[in-house]
Amino acid sequence: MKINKPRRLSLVEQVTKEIEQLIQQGYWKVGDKIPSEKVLMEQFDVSRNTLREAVRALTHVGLLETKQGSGTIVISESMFDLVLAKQIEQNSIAQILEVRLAIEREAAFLAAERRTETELKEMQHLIYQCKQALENDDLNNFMEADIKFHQKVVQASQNNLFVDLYASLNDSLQFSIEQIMFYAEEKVEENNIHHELYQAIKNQESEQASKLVDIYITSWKSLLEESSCH
Amino acid sequence: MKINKPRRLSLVEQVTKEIEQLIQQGYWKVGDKIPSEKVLMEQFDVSRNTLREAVRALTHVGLLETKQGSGTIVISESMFDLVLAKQIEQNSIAQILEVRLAIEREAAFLAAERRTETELKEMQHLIYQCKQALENDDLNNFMEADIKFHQKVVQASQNNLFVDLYASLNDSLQFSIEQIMFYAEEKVEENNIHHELYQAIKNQESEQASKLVDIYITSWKSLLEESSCH
DNA sequence: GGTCATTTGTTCGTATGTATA
DNA sequence: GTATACATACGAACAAATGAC
Repeated sequence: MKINKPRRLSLVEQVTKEIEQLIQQGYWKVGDKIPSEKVLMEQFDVSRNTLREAVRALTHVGLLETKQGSGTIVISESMFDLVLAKQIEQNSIAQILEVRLAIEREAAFLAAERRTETELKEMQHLIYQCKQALENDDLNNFMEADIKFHQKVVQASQNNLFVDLYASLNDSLQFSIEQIMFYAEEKVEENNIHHELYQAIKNQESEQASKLVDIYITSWKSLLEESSCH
Repeated sequence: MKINKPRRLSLVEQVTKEIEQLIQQGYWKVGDKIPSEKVLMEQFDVSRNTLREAVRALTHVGLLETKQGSGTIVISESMFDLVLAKQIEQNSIAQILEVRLAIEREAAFLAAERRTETELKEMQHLIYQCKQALENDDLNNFMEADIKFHQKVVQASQNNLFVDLYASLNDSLQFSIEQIMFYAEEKVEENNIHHELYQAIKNQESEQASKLVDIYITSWKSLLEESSCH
């Protein structure tokens, strides 16, 4: 889909884009209060109405939130997450897991071909964190490291689209994974898959990496089905 | 008990939401021209500036397009396509193909398990259309039927998220596929994959369906690499 | 509790440019 | 060319919410 854009950007569009970039570049971070309309008017050298329309556009898509008498704060740094999350909400957990499997399996395959030494070291460290959290029976820390490990695998595919899609899916899945974890007793087996997957990626065994992810997510899926029977 | 402030929706937000709903409910369809600002001002009982801010918010996200001296037309009914397309634009064709492979392969696997009789018949018809288009050397019709066939396969997975993601990816890929097609001489081979894939899905051979999609897209990918060398 | 400056919300008016009929 | 309708931008005014003193 190619969007027509022969005309030059309007003032509002320019300001909107600039603010969007300032947010994405981290100049204004999530939770921050951005300057008042008065200050921004001078900074961008536009009228109040022009500035307000730009801010309004960004509040509508969910990047900003305005509070009368108080100010305007940043509530998200990318529209992609928001829209995808909204779309994902309409689907069942089982369907999301199917998409997650599709993405993570292919990403693991590519990661085995393209991973860097740095990424391998980071994976190893995350596996260690998982192990330690398990020994301390600290489920929260385990889940955090677990998710980070899988994100690292996807990142090692060197494909930004995989990374973005996977991140958005994961956000939506996280709460549901907690539920599933409740029924999961065989945590050690999970940890073994971590190490096996790491070995496959390290040794550049693409097919093996794919297969391991398949096993990993299929086990989640069956856990989900069991838990829904109760 | 502290009750959250019932932050009432601003006038602009109300109007924005109403227009958005009218579009999504199909009251105003894609391509339609919506009433003039004057009419809408009366209909929603708001000032011109308020209405304009609402329209502006929707043009910014890409649902509406305003044309000077003419009016405002609806150009899309969901933000999802637009945002995803924007995200995809930032990635290379090779990366998009990798995501497409991930989605279509898994979808084919599931389609083999879940396809309905109706979907099988529709696939058969689309294969016939592809064949006919090839005999008439009609590339445009071939591509149209080809895309529809693969969409039908994804649809047969009975997973809406796959369908949505695949549709958005396809829109972005379509123009690039045309380029690749230019270098593709072995069209007959393509058609054979159609029929083989259909047979696998019909006979519920999931693994075989996956494998065929893999072969299919890998061949696209190598064509792409060849063409980029010229 | 009340006052007051600040900040955003809402509306109107004006001016100029541009595309369409 | 003219008239109409929309696009774009600026300025001003008052309302309403907030926070600090």
